[in-house]
Amino acid sequence: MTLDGSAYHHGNLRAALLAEAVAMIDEGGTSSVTMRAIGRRLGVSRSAAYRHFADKSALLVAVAAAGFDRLRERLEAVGAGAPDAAIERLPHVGEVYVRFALENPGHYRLMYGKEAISREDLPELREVANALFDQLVHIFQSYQRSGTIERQDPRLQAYVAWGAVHGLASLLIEGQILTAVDVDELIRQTTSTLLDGMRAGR
Amino acid sequence: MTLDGSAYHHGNLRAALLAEAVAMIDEGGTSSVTMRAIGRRLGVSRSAAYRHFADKSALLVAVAAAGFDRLRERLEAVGAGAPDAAIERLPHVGEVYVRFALENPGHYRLMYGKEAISREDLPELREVANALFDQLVHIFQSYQRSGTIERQDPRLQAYVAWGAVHGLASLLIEGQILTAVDVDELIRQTTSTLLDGMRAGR
DNA sequence: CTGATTGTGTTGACAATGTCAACATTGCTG
DNA sequence: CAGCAATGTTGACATTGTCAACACAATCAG
Repeated sequence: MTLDGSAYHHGNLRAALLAEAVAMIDEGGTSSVTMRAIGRRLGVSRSAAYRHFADKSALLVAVAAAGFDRLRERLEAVGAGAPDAAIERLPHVGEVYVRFALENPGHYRLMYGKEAISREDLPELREVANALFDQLVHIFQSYQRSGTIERQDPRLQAYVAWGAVHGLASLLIEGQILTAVDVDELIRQTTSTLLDGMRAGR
Repeated sequence: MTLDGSAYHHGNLRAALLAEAVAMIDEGGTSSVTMRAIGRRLGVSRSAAYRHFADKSALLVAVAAAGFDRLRERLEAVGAGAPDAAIERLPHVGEVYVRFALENPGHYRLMYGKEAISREDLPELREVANALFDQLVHIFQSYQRSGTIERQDPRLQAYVAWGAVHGLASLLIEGQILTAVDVDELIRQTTSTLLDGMRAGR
């Protein structure tokens, strides 16, 4: 019974908890994730999770961190073959970013929402988020090297772009953008405004 | 005893609940707002609030709506005397917007976080949020009329700007922006990038 | 192989919370 | 003043996060 699928003793419970939490978030939002419900769904008792996470908040932090990691992987895949300084790089990244948020609204909300978490484990979260940020910085550094955009602290540019894309994703998720507007056009408009606004030569 | 300060019978409880909820959010975040705690603080029983709000969610919706209203008032005050098309209009609005978020992080989070709310009363919320959005649209219409920026659907431009400013505020509040960066410079960078990106004549 | 130790899951219990129903009280209105 | 509607209170209940005590599995010392 050691490696049996239903017996979590030793091994796979931690991973199963994370996966199940993500599934529940997609289905009913973070508020539907309950220590007892997640145990029920995994055929495990209510407090089994406490052997793997200090408390509910710690579990959610881990889920949020996994989300940042998944998002980073997708963004990395965007520029796989293309050169770093390709002008379409930013628009593509922006689109993948917003798409991720729209496809996983609950997960995305959790990633950025301190309310459900509020912990000191935030360092862990910040680390994965920073990895994502570094990707953006690299893009702007490449743009600068190729002379596409103004030379300036690339971190500033990256923050501005991150904010713009994250804000757009957030507004879309929360249903603030309703007036018949094409999402793809909105994304394109955002990234092209950013690029034009940073263009070299004023 | 009709207008007595401690006796809420008839009159001021609803307003007092809203004010106290805002205070509690500022002190300990939305999660610290509890039906029982708010009653305790107002010297009223735990379920007194149910005579004024259908449930806790409805109370939070009202608080969030009040937040949008307060923010809108502040933004209106920005351009009080100045002409609509003044170039400094957008930077000023951006600064006031982000400052509001930084000064009332809990309240701001609630305004945009569906997780703590999740209701069908969202129409009420969307209405006040739309009022705020309309202000932005007006600014861009003025810019277009004065020839400062490219002629285009001003709602698109407003959405892009709203997203950028909201995203920046959100990142700041959630502690995602840490590398020694001056907040004021970040705001200026954001608004000037937006304006330059929309400038007429490419 | 046996026994101990550590890791993992379970059960019982408790306090806090949102909410409802039944009740009490206030204030207005005819 | 009588009655009625609005407002506030108390009792009760189910749900939740969490902890302590317990049970069992796996691994390791001898």
